[in-house]
Amino acid sequence: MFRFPVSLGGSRDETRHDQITPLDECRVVVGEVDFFSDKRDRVSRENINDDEDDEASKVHVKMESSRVEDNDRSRDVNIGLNLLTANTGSDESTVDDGLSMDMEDKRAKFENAQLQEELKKMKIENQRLREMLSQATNNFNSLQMQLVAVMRQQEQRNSSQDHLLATEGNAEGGKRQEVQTMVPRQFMDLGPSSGAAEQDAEVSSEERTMLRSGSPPLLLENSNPRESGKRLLAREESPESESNAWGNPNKITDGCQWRKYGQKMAKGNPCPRAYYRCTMAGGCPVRKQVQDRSILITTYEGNHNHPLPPAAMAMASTTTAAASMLLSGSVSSQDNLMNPTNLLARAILPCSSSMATISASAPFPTITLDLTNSPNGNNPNMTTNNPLMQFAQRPGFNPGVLPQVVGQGLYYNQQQSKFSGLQLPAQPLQMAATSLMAESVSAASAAIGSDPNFAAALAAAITSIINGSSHQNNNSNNTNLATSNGDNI
DNA sequence: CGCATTTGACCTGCGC
DNA sequence: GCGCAGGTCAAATGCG
Repeated sequence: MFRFPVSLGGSRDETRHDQITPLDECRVVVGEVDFFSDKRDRVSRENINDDEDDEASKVHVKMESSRVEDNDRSRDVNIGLNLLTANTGSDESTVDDGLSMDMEDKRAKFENAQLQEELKKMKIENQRLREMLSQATNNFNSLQMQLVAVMRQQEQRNSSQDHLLATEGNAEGGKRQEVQTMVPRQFMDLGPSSGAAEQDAEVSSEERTMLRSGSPPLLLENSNPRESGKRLLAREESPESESNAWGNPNKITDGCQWRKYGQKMAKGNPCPRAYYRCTMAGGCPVRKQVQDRSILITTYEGNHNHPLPPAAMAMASTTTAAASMLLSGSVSSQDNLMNPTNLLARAILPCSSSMATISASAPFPTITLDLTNSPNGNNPNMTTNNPLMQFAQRPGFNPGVLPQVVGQGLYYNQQQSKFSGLQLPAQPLQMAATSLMAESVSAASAAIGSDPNFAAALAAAITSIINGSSHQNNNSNNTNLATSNGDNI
């Protein structure tokens, strides 16, 4: 039996045993542990004791045993029965294969631990991101709810003073009630614009216009302008409501009442530019220009000499908030959306509040540049009522930044050298900057309106941004350039 | 009939 | 100074 393995094969051990020399014995005893020999020795002791080769094995085992005894007898026993486990973790191991496996095992365990650690970190990070997302969503919802509440409050407060609403009579009382329940509706009504000036007559009553300008519902109603329009239609029982706010820029699309006083064909622009004057109060100097085609461009200029209706306030608030978000890239969940100052302070554009209105509400991306607030802030009502106004008057804001930003887009269009060539000082006087902005906005309006492709591209870009951040609109107090894509929807 | 829109004329600013 | 373009005015028109 002993020879059996030898004849089979010739393993190095057997060969060595066959040719063992005194030198080899020493080497084996000191430098190696021949467990196979040990095992074989036990077998031979149990079965065959007269084999010559067993002597060598016996010697070998004995010497090894004596060596081990010097260190650890119990370990000696374990080594004989369990190769791997006996040597694992032992610095005294002298078996090459065992050592490499041990190292391999150690490395594997280490890597495993590392991976688990990494996984744990990723889980933590993932949870943190989820919390941030949840917080941002909550903030957004909270903002919207508060906006609705504020609008309702102000509408109730102003309803008795609002001569426009007062003219509606008792018969409209029910509808007025409905208005309050539909507060955030305006942005949903932003249907495709198609000939701003030509579709004026669709809103026949002030009540209806107020209804339309009602407010920004965005999340509260269907995002499909047509569907929402039909829904509104059903409530109002009027076929005219098929048209939307954007189709009636002269009316109350932004919460104010406007009267068209002129229309002009702009050079290089296939679509006419309409001029509107605020008629909510006698002598109100605020005017706006509307250029409509694939993109509706609205430019406001001047200061209202009367309190703004809730819808206008709401629009201003939402547009400004959205603008700040857009311009600042992203907003941390820590940010308080109800604090425009905080928000805007984080914005890339220090002046975002002063001019911004990138309204990407639902399917209609809108850029609004509001020039209605003078640099001096000579409208106490606006200033005190609208936090946006307050921010607009903060020192250090740079009204020239937005036109520069927009100007880059227009430069791409290569149709407005005037705009692309615009250069503004780093800290211009607000008056000068506002003037420049107005010019820039005009140029931008012409450029955007004159190029359907660019308009579509701009709309798509804005929509993309908005969709990605789930944010809505903005406004500002200084300049309101609104562009809304009406072709794509 | 009253109000809002339309539209042509006029005014103003800017560039050449 | 002239021409052009943008902006405004106001009479005409349409609609409820």
